[in-house]
Amino acid sequence: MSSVNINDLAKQLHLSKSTVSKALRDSYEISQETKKKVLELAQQLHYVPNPYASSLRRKKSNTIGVVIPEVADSFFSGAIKGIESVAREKGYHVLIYLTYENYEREKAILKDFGSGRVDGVLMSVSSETPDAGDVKDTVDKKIPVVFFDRVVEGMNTAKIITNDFESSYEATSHLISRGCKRIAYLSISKHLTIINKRMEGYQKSCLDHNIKCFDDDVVECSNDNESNFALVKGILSKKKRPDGLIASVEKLTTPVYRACKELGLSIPNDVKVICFSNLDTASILSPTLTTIRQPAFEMGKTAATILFKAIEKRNFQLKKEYIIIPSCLEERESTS
Amino acid sequence: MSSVNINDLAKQLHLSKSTVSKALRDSYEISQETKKKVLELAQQLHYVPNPYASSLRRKKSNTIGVVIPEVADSFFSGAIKGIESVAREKGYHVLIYLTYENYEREKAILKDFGSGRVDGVLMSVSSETPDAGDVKDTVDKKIPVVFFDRVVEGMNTAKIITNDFESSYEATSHLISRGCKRIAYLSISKHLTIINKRMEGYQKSCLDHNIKCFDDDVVECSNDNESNFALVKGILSKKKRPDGLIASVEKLTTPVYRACKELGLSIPNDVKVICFSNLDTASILSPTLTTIRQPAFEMGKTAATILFKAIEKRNFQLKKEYIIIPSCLEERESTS
DNA sequence: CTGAAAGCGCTAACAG
DNA sequence: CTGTTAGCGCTTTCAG
Repeated sequence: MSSVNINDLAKQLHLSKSTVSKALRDSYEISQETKKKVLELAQQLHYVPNPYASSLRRKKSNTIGVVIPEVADSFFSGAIKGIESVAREKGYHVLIYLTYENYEREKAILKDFGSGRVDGVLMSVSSETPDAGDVKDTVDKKIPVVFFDRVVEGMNTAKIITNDFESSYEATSHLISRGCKRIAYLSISKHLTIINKRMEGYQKSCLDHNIKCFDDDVVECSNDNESNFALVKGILSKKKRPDGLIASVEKLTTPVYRACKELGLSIPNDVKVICFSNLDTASILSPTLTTIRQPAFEMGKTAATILFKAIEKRNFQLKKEYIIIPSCLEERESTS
Repeated sequence: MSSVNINDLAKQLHLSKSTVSKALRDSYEISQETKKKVLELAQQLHYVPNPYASSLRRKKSNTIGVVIPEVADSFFSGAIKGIESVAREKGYHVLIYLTYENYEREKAILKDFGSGRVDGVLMSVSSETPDAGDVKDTVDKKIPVVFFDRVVEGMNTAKIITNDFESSYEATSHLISRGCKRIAYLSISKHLTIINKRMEGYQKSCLDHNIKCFDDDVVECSNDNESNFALVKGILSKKKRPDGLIASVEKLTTPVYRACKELGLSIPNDVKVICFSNLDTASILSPTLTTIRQPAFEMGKTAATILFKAIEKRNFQLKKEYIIIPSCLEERESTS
């Protein structure tokens, strides 16, 4: 812990704690002279105020919590960058929590936030999180929570999302326009509204274009690469195998490509593939991958900006609102 | 902030604060009965102790700081996972700070850590960080710092690294064994010891195999994708262009592939490429990419484990030591 | 413009 | 086994 504190400064300067405190915070009550002396000594002694003492007194932590399922995903890492950029600007600190899609962990983290550890929360829920329940309880409490990307429906707060339905509709239509007759949708959870929205977009587009969706064309993948690989292989080995594939999350890309390779299926000749992904390497895959790219950085940044609005205004109530930042379809060889 | 505090509990139970406090921490001094009552009420009222009050009193934050240049890099995201896994186990919280290779930011963050905000620091330095100076000052202070991957030489603390020299030597030898006669090394900073170690491994291997390294075969890339792209194109457009390329960091992969594509150069026929990278998609690139894969998760985990050892032992002294976790060469088409 | 005093919520020493 | 007391380092009235 810091060795030099405000008392040390006060003593050395023959001033009172409170004067020093005010000087450090550049209060109008303090003379220029005094301020200067205080600042100089503080610098000289490498004084840094104890944030926890200050938090305790002011009931403000200057810290936000970020709760996400995963970091090794270019959407989330992009969002973190967006969040961090505004947190830094505001002088806030960022606590990060990974849930690994585990609802119990998520609950534990949220419970801890009841302690005043953070002034606000940015959250993208796990795939196991039900729409109601504990999360709702926490959010309805005194601490502002803003959701981004993976939101929970029916919560009275702001949610930053992308146009999941529309972009998925567009992706599906794109596949169809390229000649696909049977398209499979690789889901990852029934709970996640974004994944369901994407699924609905897919289904609607199929319907609109008179393409049949069979029940087993929607496949729920897991969190494990190997079993997803096996799963995808299964789908592509069926008699009436799909000629189009929509992967609802980035991490499904590798299993899909590997499965095709192993089965000797050519992308895009045998199967066309499109993926919800922000991978920088999409453009150098073999073949290059058509993606729906989400505005990760912007979503993180927007979510943080709104959160800080709520934090800074006293008595600010986060309205139930949706902010939609559109994704964009980037066409490449995998659907050509 | 939390509304119910330890006083509320004490009053409702007709006990003293200290009894309640001890009961909550499961002290041997307290009777089972009392503990049970306390725990029950705490649960019922959703009591969560204020961490900052506790920190203030105990001079312990139960928080560590992680300072890294970047999240959107599979090495760092992997390392974060390793770090987070042990922090969670220890009941610690993780503050994350991104420096974006900016030394000034790094200094500011380190200075803030003088406040007692964190009990320890895990750090991978920016590419601008000089070997001596402010970082050294902070580290020599009272708070334990463990470096991982991007370390600073000559600091009296633990450093978790991978075998940069050897793996780079191996990579270079691999290229040579595949017939490369002229190999370029794409660097990213003269300051970073890991990058220099890798360079030395490259140079030594060239020397040992009687391959000439010209001065302009070592190319310092920047932090910007587009200018790196231009730079790589430049190298590959030279009269005597290299037939082998070693990219010292992951983010150089895309520029390299794009440059080859644009110049109509075939990987691996015209140029063989090997990259220090943890990209999951290496195996599905076009062509698949030979990589040197660093043990990101393990390095993060090890660094955190050592840090906690220092934090938990009173009178810790982190010895100056290097822990080396080897990388591994994963051979794929780009060098075939 | 400066200072004295109270207290944020918790823990730890010390009594009982 | 339980309670009293005294702070941790800071900010904030309120008085001068």
